[in-house]
Amino acid sequence: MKDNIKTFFEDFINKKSLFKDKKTLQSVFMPKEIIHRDEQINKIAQIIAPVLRNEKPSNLFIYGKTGTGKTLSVKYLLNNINEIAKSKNISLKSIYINCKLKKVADTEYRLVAELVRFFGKAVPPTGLPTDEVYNKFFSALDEKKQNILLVLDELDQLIKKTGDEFIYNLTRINSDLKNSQLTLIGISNNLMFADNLDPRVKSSLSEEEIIFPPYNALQIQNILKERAKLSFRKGVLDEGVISKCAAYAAREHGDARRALELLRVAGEIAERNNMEKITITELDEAEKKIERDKMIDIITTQPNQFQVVLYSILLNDESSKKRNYSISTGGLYSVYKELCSNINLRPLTQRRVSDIISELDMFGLINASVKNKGHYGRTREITVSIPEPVIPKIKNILKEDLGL
DNA sequence: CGAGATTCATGTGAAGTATACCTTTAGGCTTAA
DNA sequence: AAGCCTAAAGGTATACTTCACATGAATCTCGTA
Repeated sequence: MKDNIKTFFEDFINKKSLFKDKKTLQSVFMPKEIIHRDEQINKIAQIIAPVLRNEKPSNLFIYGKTGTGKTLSVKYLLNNINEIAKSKNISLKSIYINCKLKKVADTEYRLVAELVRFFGKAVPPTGLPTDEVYNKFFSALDEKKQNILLVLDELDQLIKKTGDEFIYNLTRINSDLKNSQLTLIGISNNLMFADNLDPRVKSSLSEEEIIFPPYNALQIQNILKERAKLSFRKGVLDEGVISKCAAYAAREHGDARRALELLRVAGEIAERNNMEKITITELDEAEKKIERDKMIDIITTQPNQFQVVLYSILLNDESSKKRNYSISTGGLYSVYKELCSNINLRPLTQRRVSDIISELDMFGLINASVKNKGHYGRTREITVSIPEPVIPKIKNILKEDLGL
């Protein structure tokens, strides 16, 4: 046994990897050039360029579905403009914050707290008045003369949760600042999202708007080819892998991030199986694995109560499929309560469970839509959107996590 | 037979509560002059 | 007298509960043909 392991490690070192540089396929990787996004990048560059002359640029709002290069393009521009500013000694600070990160920036307080931390000052996780945190941010900003570019990624998520007032607060800050100027760049996945905004907020936030259209299959192919050149050794990609990969992604509204991930995971699978080449088979396998890993990741990071609710749904789902009726909130709640008493957990109220169901819906784990069923009242009809083959595994994970 | 009233089971908004955490303040103790 | 520590007081954000009202199609009611 011992020797086995030893030889395994030795082989591992000697084995030639399929990858030349795996980093280049990861989503944080910043390529030297971004292809098929010249138009958008130029537009954004024109809009934010005035900071270099110490003028206040217009606030900017960027729309586009996931994997259309929004985040990448903005980060790319920030990097470049920072470099220029540094070399010409212009005081410019750019902040990038993803509003979706739980426990980091998913409420107004936490967002502003995070901003203050960016300036190197500590803020407690709770306890301070929100106004106070604004003041801290304000004084940190105005400490010296500087221009700030504030990028809020996935802004729609935060606004959906906490309302749009904080945007107004942030845009208004400018009129009180003496030394500095704050420019907001909002990024949203949801095209319709600005329609529900307070008109004041809308007009101040989207002084300029830019839309990132989805990539088509051909463009994704080009992107994949570029990256594949960097990441894989020559000749390890089987004929047709890239075009199949692009086709997959194009089917999903041209999500390039997903395509790259698919390619990377396919490579990892091939490597683990000691293969010389990556073929379409690995690609198919990769698609399943990604889906599964993503779900498992979401589920394991959820709080306990969420897991119990989800487990109840899965239990209900089983019997509902047999008998062909859909899951209702009431039925779900009784199962949930029983489950809670089994594992010695204080059950939450139905009101709260209802909210949790909505949140699980937002994660895409389940599908819950409100249905009025006449005399049979009103309820959510819940269906599970976890792919069939993954469900047993997820059940086991939940069982273990909950100590069942 | 059909228009309007009723009903059901839960959605949903608003306000209240518990908890965990923060700052400020006041009192008590120590220290140094 | 000044400095330091501690505990109590007073305040906040967040997750959750409580209360109360909103929903809207199936079903019922009752007047009419």
